[in-house]
Amino acid sequence: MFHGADKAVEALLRGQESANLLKTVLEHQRTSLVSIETLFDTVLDSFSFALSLFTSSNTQPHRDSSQSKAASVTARKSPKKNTSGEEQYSHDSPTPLHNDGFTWRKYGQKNIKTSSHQRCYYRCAYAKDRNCEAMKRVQQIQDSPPVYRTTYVRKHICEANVFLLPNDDIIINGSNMIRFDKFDQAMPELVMPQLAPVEQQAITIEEDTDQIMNLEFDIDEFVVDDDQLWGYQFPPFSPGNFMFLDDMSEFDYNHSQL
DNA sequence: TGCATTTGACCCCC
DNA sequence: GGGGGTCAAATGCA
Repeated sequence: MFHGADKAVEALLRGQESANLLKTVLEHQRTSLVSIETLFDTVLDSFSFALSLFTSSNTQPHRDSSQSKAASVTARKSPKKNTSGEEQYSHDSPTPLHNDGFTWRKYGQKNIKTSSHQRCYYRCAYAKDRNCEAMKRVQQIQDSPPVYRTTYVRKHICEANVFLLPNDDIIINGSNMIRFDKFDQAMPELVMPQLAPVEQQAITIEEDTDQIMNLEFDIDEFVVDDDQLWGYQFPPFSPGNFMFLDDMSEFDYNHSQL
């Protein structure tokens, strides 16, 4: 098992969860505030992310290939404001990652010399309100099949401002960030109606896959906004604090030498 | 009318 | 000077 396999499994489990929900919605011909398209995207994103874990150097989460080659390249990728090697995390998927659990505001779009596709620039919608510096760039990097590269820059602190819980080891502007696994515990069941800790899910699925596949629940329990749901249930690369850059760097650098 | 997006101009680094 | 990133006024939309 390569390092990061547990992350891939978690992503796949979440994809399976979304697929099950999608199945229920379709079977019962019922409407939900969680749109079918959203569920579809989540399934695709889950699989894409899991695949990226398996395919990118076997041991590393997907990073910009040029970034992993040399430190000097990393510095060049952050030409402004931060020349101290600000880290980024890229994720390729067949569809743009719209439902990554955060609310973004587009602030720019540019033609890129080396690409026929435009690059879109987004920053956290709460950039001003909550002083959140998180940004992302989205660019189509391949035509057929279409591949979209989403590059996340800096960390979200907006969610931490909202959901900061007593005894949580969240350090704003520090290495630690929101831990979505703690969100699972903190969120009311209305928001997390059927989401068990990933470890439990894995055990349950191993023991009784049929039971999981035949799970039935009332779709009305999902009376939450898309943003709410996806923010809690499927943040980008949400297992634990996986998406956050300090942890990613640890993940990347420590194990690329193994 | 307020908010989000678009887009041209400007800034900064290489 | 070129290219990528950001700013901010203009525009669109609900």
